[in-house]
Amino acid sequence: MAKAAKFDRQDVIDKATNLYWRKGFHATSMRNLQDEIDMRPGSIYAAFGSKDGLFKETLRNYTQMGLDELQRLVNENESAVDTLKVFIRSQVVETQTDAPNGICMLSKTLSELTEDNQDLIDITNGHLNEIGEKLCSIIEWGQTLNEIDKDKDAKTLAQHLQIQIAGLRTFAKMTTDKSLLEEKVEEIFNHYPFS
Amino acid sequence: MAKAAKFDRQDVIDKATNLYWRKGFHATSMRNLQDEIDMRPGSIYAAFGSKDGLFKETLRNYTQMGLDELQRLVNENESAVDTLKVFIRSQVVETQTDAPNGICMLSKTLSELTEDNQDLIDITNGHLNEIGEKLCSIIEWGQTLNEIDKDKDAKTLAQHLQIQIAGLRTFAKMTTDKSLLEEKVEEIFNHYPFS
DNA sequence: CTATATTTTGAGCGATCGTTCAAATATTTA
DNA sequence: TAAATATTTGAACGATCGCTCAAAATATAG
Repeated sequence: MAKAAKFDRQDVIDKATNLYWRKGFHATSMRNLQDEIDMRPGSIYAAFGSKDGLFKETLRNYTQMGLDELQRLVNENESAVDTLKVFIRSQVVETQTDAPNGICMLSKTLSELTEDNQDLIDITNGHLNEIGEKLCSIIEWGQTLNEIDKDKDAKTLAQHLQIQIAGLRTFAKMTTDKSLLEEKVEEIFNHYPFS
Repeated sequence: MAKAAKFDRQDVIDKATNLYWRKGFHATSMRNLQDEIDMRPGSIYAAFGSKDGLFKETLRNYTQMGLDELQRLVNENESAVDTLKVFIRSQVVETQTDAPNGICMLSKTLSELTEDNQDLIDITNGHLNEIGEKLCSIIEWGQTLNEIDKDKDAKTLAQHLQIQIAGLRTFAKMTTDKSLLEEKVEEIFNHYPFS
């Protein structure tokens, strides 16, 4: 036995997630990260291997936060549509001001990176698909509750939601009007393909 | 009188636009630009002032291309809805593979930048609003043609379109299925708020 | 306390960043 | 052709990039 690492790994990953989410992969330097997580380069590289390696951990962390929030909302709500509505409101309206970045970290990453980092793109797409599958399962739950038309394809509806979320989070960069965003979230479920 | 500049300014801006659009502001280095546009640093700085200055010119160029394409489609079509549909299809489906980047350069810029470049953010938002106003005018044209419900607010409909475009272009990074994208573009106009 | 095992530190590597500017080159006018 | 007025060139600046590694610090086992 010998010395155990002093730093709190989850705390470090959380802080790195917030910085990467806010500034993006390229604009975040290792020195920025050193300051943010209060570790010296040697420790960071011993723990995470590289800038890419740490980024991959933050992508996973970010995705897990979303999946966990979805599961929490499923547990707390008796309505699938309410669950989805609350989730989308938090993703679109609350993150506009209360998160490191209004844009989804995964969308932002897909938008930023090129084939020079194909591995990161592939990982990011995998994570977006995971979230899509979770949304899909909630939609299927709504179908069993008769809140959502059983004739509709759940996967297609989940795609629709992810498109609306991405569109609205981009739109949230163009306006400061939160009530307008609220309205547009509400409208998703008041019209086709949900009503 | 004296020596006139040899380079074709519009050609240089076009090439710079493509590179910035593909790689983003931060990941595009001045040396990348030097190679792409075949100019030496001194000439670039004499002509454009700085990396930011050249980027601003490319943002304007990109926006003007969009506005010009919209006007061209207006001239060529007798239907406002067809005009919008063709435009959105080109923005969502064709750019997925045939453009430097599937994501709108303006959305990508808003997604990438932080308050460290607030001036670029403001300019980008201004340009997105210009495009929104152009879409709005086409929607109003469609209302006079009785293609679009006159009771609907044209500006709100234009916002809806920009949200759908942003959402679909993000979704286009998650799938390679062009016919799926085509479907989803078509659906925009087959349902609320357009039908 | 000593020996062992592991982590932490931070100076510094070579590469690249955005940018500058004196010198070289090219074009026009007289 | 000579003088005047531009543009073009590219070496090089200081700063920062991602990253390495020998040395110092620290915790545990015996």
